[in-house]
Amino acid sequence: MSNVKFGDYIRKRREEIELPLRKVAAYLDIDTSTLSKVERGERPASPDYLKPLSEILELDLKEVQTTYIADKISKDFGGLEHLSEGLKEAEKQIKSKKR
Amino acid sequence: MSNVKFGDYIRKRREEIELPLRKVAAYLDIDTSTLSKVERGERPASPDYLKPLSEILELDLKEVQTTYIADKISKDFGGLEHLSEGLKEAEKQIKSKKR
DNA sequence: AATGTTTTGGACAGAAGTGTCAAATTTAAT
DNA sequence: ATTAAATTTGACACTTCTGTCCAAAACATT
Repeated sequence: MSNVKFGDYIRKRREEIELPLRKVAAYLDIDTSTLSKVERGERPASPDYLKPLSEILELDLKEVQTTYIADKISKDFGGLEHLSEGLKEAEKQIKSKKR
Repeated sequence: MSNVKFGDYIRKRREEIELPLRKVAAYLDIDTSTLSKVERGERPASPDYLKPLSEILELDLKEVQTTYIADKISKDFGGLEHLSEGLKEAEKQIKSKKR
């Protein structure tokens, strides 16, 4: 079962490669405290963090973004009934926009 | 049939059945001004509006929600590169959660 | 146990979001 | 052309969000 929380995802990886919050936060140009909160899900991650996170944690950017989006959507739209259909529709629109 | 702005969608319908903002707003228990802004996309719709909107505008709730979600997602995540994949992943998670 | 390092907690400030009110504008009807 | 109704605009208050600062707590090392 997936449903990986974004915070858990980056914390796990950060510990894996043994970087302190301090280092990662500095790289993202934010306070240690902020990153700590993001990792524990106390605050949401800003999209601005994604690219630098993927770099310093040596993660695929696409995977980072995917995890971020999935997590945020389930938070933002969790309560809605016809979410699945809404997402499919959104996908369509995005694809058609791309061209 | 895609990329419908939520505001346009409900305004079109409201005019179709010839209800003034005043009536609809009253039914939603919000100010006329607020609804006007929502219709013109100046402000986002609150999820609380969806149900009553579907009722007074005689629209399928599912369609209303779908349009709302699609619009909101393109606003919220418009800039992200791997959005399509993220949405697919989110869908998976939601489906698995449902059971 | 003492020191140093990492992590967390909470108060705070500034920004952004949400809706209201009242006045101004636009549109429709007489 | 007046009047009335509908709609839009902008200022305002209130709340929520976002990140910082710095002190406290937890953890590790010697």
